[in-house]
Amino acid sequence: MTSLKTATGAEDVRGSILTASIDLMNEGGLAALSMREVARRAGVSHQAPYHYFADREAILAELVRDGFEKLTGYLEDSLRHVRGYDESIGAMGEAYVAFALDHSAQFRLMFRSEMVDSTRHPETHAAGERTFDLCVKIVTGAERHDDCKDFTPVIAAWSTAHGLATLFLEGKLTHSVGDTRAERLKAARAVFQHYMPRPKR
Amino acid sequence: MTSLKTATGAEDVRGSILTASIDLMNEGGLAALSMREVARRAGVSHQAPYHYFADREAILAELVRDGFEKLTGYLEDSLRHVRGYDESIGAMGEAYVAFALDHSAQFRLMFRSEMVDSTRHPETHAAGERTFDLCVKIVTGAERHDDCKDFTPVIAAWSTAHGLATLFLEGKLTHSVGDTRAERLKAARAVFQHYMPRPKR
DNA sequence: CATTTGCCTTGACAGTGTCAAGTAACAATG
DNA sequence: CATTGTTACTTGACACTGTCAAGGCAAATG
Repeated sequence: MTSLKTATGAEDVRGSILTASIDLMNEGGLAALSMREVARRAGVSHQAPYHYFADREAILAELVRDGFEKLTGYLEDSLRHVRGYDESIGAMGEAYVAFALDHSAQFRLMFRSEMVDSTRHPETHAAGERTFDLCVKIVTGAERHDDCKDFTPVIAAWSTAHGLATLFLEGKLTHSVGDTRAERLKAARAVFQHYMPRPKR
Repeated sequence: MTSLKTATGAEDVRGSILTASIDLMNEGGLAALSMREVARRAGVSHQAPYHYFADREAILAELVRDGFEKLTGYLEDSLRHVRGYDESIGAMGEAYVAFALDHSAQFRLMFRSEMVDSTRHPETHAAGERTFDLCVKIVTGAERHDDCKDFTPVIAAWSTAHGLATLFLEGKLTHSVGDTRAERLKAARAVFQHYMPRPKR
């Protein structure tokens, strides 16, 4: 179920490296995520991670992949008790923001292409594609993004959700909203209710 | 006119430190922006910057301030040859994205609160406030953000523009848009034309 | 003339990511 | 059984980073 395999035996060290990475990220943000501190946490030497990962970026790519899978989970869950287009879009926007608030460091990492170039990490890239496909499906009804003709409504919805999430995390909306999770999700819902992207017919 | 004072004489070193910082940022992104490389570029010792700035963050804060002033300039210019609410919103969105594309590293820096905590740098914070006030004015007509009752339309417009800019920069819209400046600005305009935030009356 | 101040330099320290080499355990092969 | 190779690490070193500490040196000030 969990997306980061923490198998026993041979994969033990690899698993503890990844869990240590996530813990560090959650505790002290991206700045706290150093290879050597990860190794210390995992109880191995500072070079052990390089046996499983080519470099720092490879570890980060794994965290990004995990992040996209979590995000997809958030989006899918939000659609479970929802009917109709308007409710779906609203739920999706709220779920996107909720994920960003709940996993802020990981969310930031997912959208820092200078740190992780997804095209160089196929599985990470694929996880991102799956999330994107889900968004396309919710907004336009197309099953895959290849079947979608006009991306404008998808871009509009995604941009709004992403901008909202980012501005919350970076503390740029403190005038207008307040900083509790509940207030922020309420504001997100309000935005999506008023400015619902809708595919042109 | 330029917002980074590069005065002569005593302020010479301070000025060259800042211009070196901007150059490095534009050439190699935020990763290339190290204190020591900046000092090397400015032709001074690695500790000289500390005479003018408390720490690395203080230099970055200055770059953020400069960025917000540039952004305000972009927004103001875009309003110059525009009439009516719809055109203003569209122009603002396009200008916001244009700024992000033209000064990508600086734009990223402006929205990395972990790197620069604006509240600890009054002038930087004030510059950000001025940009925000301009957005509020365009969207709601209120002169300052204190006079604004419902921020929802402002948040919606800003989030959309910011999300769009961010997703472009991080290469997440390559399926849908293409990577030239012209294509991206066209897409931005399309989004804003279709999903125009409009204050509720 | 003596002292302070402004402006900058050199030196050092702990931390980083990563290349290079070494080591101990174990499997495969002659 | 002896040898070889592979796996899973460890230890050591290097260049680089931001920043603290101390010093130098010219101009201004008393």
